[in-house]
Amino acid sequence: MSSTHPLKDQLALLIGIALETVAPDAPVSLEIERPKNPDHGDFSSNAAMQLARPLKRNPRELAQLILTGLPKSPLIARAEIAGAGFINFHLTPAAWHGLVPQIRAAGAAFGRGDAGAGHKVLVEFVSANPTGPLHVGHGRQAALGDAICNLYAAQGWNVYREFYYNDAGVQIATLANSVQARAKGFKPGDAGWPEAAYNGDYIADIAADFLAKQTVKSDDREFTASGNVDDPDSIRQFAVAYLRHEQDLDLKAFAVRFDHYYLESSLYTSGRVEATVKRLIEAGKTYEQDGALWLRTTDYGDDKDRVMKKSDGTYTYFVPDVAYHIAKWERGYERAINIQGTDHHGTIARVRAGLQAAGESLRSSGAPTGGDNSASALADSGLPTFGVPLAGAANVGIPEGYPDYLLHTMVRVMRGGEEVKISKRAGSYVTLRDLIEWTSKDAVRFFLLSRKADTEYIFDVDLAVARNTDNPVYYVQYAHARICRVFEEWGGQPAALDGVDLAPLTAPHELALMQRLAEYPETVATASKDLAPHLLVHYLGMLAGDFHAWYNAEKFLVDDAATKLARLALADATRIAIVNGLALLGVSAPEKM
RNA sequence: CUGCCCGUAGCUCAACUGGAUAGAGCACCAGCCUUCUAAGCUGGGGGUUACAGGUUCGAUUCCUGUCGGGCAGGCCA
Repeated sequence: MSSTHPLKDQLALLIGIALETVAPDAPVSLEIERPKNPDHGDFSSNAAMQLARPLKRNPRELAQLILTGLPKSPLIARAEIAGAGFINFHLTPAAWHGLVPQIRAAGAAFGRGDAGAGHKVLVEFVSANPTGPLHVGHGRQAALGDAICNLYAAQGWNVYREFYYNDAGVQIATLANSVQARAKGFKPGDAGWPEAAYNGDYIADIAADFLAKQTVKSDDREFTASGNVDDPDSIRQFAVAYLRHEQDLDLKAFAVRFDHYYLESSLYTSGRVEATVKRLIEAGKTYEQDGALWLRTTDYGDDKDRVMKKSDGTYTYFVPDVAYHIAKWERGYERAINIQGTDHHGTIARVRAGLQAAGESLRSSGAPTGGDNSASALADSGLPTFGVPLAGAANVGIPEGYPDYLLHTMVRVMRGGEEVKISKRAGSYVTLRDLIEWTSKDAVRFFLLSRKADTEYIFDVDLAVARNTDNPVYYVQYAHARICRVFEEWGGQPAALDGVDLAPLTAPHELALMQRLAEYPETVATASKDLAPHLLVHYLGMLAGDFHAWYNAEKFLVDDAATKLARLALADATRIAIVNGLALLGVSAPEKM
């Protein structure tokens, strides 16, 4: 039973008591559903249908037995059997009213859970190499990554945000060459302009600042240019620091921050790459062919073996990737979530195969595998079956599914009825900063999170700036602003609503709103478990819709004091859910619009 | 050719992970301001869940196949 729905949980308890007498030994997974058809009550249970087969009895008869054994409760107005053997529960208004003080007392904590129990999770996202401005795809990743971090933190996980990049590879060499050519006065298209080069205007900006011997400071580095166009090392380091700083500005405009920037080059300097290769060889999972060293990834489900070490002695990209993920595990992150574009899906099998193969070396050499005991302790806590990392020791026990990947598809941008493909600054793509400047941080975040990660998304710039109901982010924020306006007009303090009698809340819109509010914690829990922030976006849209409908049907500040106070209390609970939900998405909740 | 992902209203997406009559928003049509923000609300039409089988009390959901779309498949990252 993983529900976090306050009323479902209470019903499940009652049904559990009834089942004790009906079928003490038959294991039933108690799923309480919310029927689509209101005639079927507020909640329904299919427990009788589940029991019918093992007990070899008629489900409707079993349902009757469960009903008979059901303890009396003030929550239940009536319970009845329907269909093939559903038990439908109609709740009392008081059952719903009970939620409002709960929500108001929880405040910012409403919707938080403790499923993570303080365990460590590392979320890696954006991870753009510093070769140019961040594009809209990085924006989708930043929005997804940050929202998932927030969701996990809200479920009690100890969350670490990491940005992984390479400051020394082929792409960086191309960057340095491009800046050097610019600094020497060449332009794209000139004779003497490098064949492989970045052509965006930002290259000229970097070159100008390099010649001016500027100092640039990013979140993870600082460098002063030598100004010497024949000093490739200085050019490279300056360009990297400059673009990292540019990315910092983009991310700040997007309100995304990282705990750490991890350099691919550090995996070489620390010896982790060499150690990983050694481990894979010891595991007996490698072989030499055509002068190269191969890894038998096919032993772990890959469709062909992969080259680790090229005949020129250098490593292919996935070797440092494996080393990096061993390091994540050894740093104590029993869960790792990587957010990347779908074009990277080929790396998943390789990295996981590498991690499993590396584990073999310790297993086969008889190294201690002390993870077992602690792993079962973890299993008892109800978490997925992760082993426990041993600080600085074996990686034996890295689960097969480590790390988790969330892959997202491309974003296309529409403006004025046409697709926008080119940004002047970047040269070849639309940048995240373009999008934020054309619209707003809130709109970009909300829009990019509004679809499942693996469906292609078309970002409509005109819609994102629209100030009407067509624009989903305004629709939600507007609901919040309306509530704030009502409280301003009322003039009292929310605290004055503590303990008010909620019995006047009987209108259909009020009931519907309370039912929706009850679903909030469950929505947050599912969105985090499934790495699916779009579920929360949709929920907030429906919550706002329920509120707007109520607002239009009933006036809050009526003469009857009891009705007024009860409605204000419900409006306050709604406000809390909207604020909390938007905060998880990284979207603000303005009090005036 | 092979692997992974996807296919739901004209469009963009849901469907509580196997539940009852598949739901919203756009768009279209018809209504609602002497009122706390009409930046809003109410009602209406619109579906063989790509197709064909299978599993069972029950399938948009799970399995197999076909068709269509995306991505990947290099000693590239």
